[in-house]
Amino acid sequence: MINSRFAIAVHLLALVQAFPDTAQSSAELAGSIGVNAVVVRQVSQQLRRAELVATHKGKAGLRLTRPATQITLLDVYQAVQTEPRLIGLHEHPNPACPVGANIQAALDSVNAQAQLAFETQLARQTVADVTADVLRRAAS
Amino acid sequence: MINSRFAIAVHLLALVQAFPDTAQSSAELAGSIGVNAVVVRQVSQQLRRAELVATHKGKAGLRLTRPATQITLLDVYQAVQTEPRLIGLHEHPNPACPVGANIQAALDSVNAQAQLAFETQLARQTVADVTADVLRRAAS
DNA sequence: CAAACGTGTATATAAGATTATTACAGGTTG
DNA sequence: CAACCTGTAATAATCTTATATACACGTTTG
Repeated sequence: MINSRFAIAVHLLALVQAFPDTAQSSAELAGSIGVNAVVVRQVSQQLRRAELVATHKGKAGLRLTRPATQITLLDVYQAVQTEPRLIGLHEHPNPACPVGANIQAALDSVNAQAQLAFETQLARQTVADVTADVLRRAAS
Repeated sequence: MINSRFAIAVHLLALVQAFPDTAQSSAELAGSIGVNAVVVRQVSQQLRRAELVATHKGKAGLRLTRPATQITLLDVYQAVQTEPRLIGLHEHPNPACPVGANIQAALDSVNAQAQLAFETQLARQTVADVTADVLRRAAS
């Protein structure tokens, strides 16, 4: 399972988009997300390094660097994901066995295809889509 | 990242298919896979419960219950996967916030779509494809 | 300028998941 | 029956993830 930082990042971006005129501090964001404020600041930094948001030291609030309709969930995923592969390998296959010597290369190919399908689907959805979905649910 | 049991299961099945006439004990399989024999027996059990292989208590060796061309990697994935979702959620969003109250439902939808794409791609490949790929690499 | 508040970041710690290892009851085989 | 095997529990070692504490330093406002 992919760790919760992706979910936290999406939640964070939805808050920023939903309340664009309110500078929300990490403590306030943490209150809605339900995690420690330090975690919010760490995720904010990952988003900033990916140039999805701008932050300013000492000042509360994040700003999207481009419209939410142009930030895909793949952008967010790649911003927070440290682990490059989706399917984990076992580490010590026996190189003296013809299967053991080549299974990792074969699994790499399997992973590349499955991961591409996964990421392509994420690229089809934007932060704006998620925010709209959340607000639609909130209204009904 | 998905844990290594899927990779171990695929390795195991490739060994069974590649050497169909040799009854391989869990210790021998463990030698090629590079993990403890108990892990091999645990994965074997998961594959048996999913009815992908037949085993017999006290007797070495696994047998595929159907041709490897009819065992997809999705079958294998679902046999060993205990965690049903691919994208993890954060656990305590604030229900008093309109975003916090609805983010999980929105992320569930995101997960369902991405996971479907991932699983559909796994369903397109079979154990036989992987074994053939491994043996092709071993020959060249 | 000083007090209050904020970010960015390191470090420590706790909690949880994963893997390895040991152990053993009981089936199988020659 | 002796040697080997599976199925399974239990424990321990290891890795990952999340939380908490702390603080240097930027910002704002009276």
